[in-house]
Amino acid sequence: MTIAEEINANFDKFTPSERKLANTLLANYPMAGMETITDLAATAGVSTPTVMRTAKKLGFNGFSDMQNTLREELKFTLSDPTWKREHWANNVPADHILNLFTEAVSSNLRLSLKQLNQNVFDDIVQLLADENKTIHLVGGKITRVFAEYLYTHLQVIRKNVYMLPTAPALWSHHLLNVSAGDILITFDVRRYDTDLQELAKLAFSRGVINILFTDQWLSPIERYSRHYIKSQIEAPSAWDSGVVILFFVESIIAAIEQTTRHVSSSRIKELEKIYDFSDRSKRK
Amino acid sequence: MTIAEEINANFDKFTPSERKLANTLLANYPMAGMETITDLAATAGVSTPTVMRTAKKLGFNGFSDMQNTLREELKFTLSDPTWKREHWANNVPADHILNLFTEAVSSNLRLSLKQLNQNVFDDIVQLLADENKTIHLVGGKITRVFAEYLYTHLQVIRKNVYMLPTAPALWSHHLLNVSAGDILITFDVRRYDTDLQELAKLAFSRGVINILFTDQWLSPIERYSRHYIKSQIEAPSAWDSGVVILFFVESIIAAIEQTTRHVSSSRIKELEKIYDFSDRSKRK
DNA sequence: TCAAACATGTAATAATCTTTACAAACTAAG
DNA sequence: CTTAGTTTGTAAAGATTATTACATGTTTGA
Repeated sequence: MTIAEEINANFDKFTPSERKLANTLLANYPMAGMETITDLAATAGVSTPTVMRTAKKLGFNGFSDMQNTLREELKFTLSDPTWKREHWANNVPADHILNLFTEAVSSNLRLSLKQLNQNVFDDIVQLLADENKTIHLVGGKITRVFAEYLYTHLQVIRKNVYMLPTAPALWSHHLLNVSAGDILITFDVRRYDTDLQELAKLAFSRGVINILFTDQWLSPIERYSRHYIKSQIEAPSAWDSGVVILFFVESIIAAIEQTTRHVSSSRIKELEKIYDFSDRSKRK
Repeated sequence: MTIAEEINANFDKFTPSERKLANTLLANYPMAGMETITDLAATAGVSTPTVMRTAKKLGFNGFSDMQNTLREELKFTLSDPTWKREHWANNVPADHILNLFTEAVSSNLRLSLKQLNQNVFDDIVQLLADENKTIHLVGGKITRVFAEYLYTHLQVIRKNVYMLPTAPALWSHHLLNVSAGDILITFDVRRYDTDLQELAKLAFSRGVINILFTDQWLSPIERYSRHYIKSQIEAPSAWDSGVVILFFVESIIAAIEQTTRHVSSSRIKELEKIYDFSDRSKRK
């Protein structure tokens, strides 16, 4: 029950001065209550003790107590993520690329989330968290960096993670190291790569579990995949946006880390020693 | 001009403690500033005088003065109610990592956009669109992929773009190819890389224009940079989120493409021929 | 390596605010 | 018209908060 509701419920128990105060508070709720007791009293045209008594009548220990509650209330209201959604970038014209891009990305993310099946996500996380399964990663010309990003993080969390070389010509060689039950994570978005497709097909025929990151039009590799994650990638640009793809990659990393915390935390410490990762991290 | 904007405009003039405070304030804006100076200081993990000094640096007579202004601002903002609810992922529990991550990323994006100065963005775009300026790119262990992503796209749009090798040991060699007036784009987030810092410093002393992509705590490279773009990177994870960084990278790519369309479109066609980029893209 | 400049916290002081005690003013009942 | 009960404000005490002075620690550049 908010303070405003509380005031209304008790309004008839108030004395004339208290009603003056209550009206002032409600008229400019809740900001009127953010001022000092003196200012609020002055605004309402009553004395400070009247404010004090009203606060106590409402069940608070005093004005400070009421103000704190009021502040928490306001904080909660403002924390609504959709609150100032409308005002994106500051002082930037609505047709500036920054605003257009923000709109696009925001809508891409929303749509992609709506289309994602939670079980698929959780399944993928479980598969990747299993250290008995060897993981191989590969990506297309543009999407390769997402594979690398996932690779870099997975390597910290667990063992048996391998990145395929950049040049497609070398992939067949690498396939010799891949055995049934392994996982192949592929990134493929429109302008789908035929080399990638052949690789996935071959891997599939050898009993490899394919996991695919693709776009809303689905790479043909989908046919050979156990699971795929579909991201909206349209942007007001000559190129597509990989923001949502990265979002899912990071979410998966976080989820894996969550399920394997006991294992990975010691591993991280070890790695930090090796890489001299943390020595200058104290400054934060 | 709001206090949030004022803070952003002066962010690089702040000392480390002041930045801690500024980030706290911006992260929970403006409610963090509604508490007492003591509480705010405690939340930010700094001392009360630091809050005092920051308020004065922003041009106020003291904390009270700033708080009053903040309250007026909030009063004004609250008079414009644009709040409605929105749901994220479908049928997914609120505490599922997907929802947590979405919340974080969404808030990161919002905050980062608020803190970005449009002129800085436009300046960077103009610099990178100038084909007479040679561009070099480099990144840290994790952020290297963003440099590569930008590299891949810039290469399509324009000439004279180079990626520095992965190993820091080779950077000094590469510096021989760098001359005054060139642009060095660096990606550096917390656990700031000392090798990167030395590189940027050296480049700066040779007259290179440094452009920095960093996080809310600002890499020390900021001192040597003509411009920097600050992204919020906090995530409910053992690792940071690069989503906002990628967002800015893509926005810049789109903006450059927009300003150089006449030049780049022919270049793209040429490249597509070379790379056999488009032949299978018809299926869309 | 050292000195100067800078950054930052501790602690005392000043200012302000909240709370309480009390008295004046008002109201209602006999 | 008086008196008990109620309402309300004044003013002082008490508590909290903001501000400042100063000392210590840290960085920077010669």
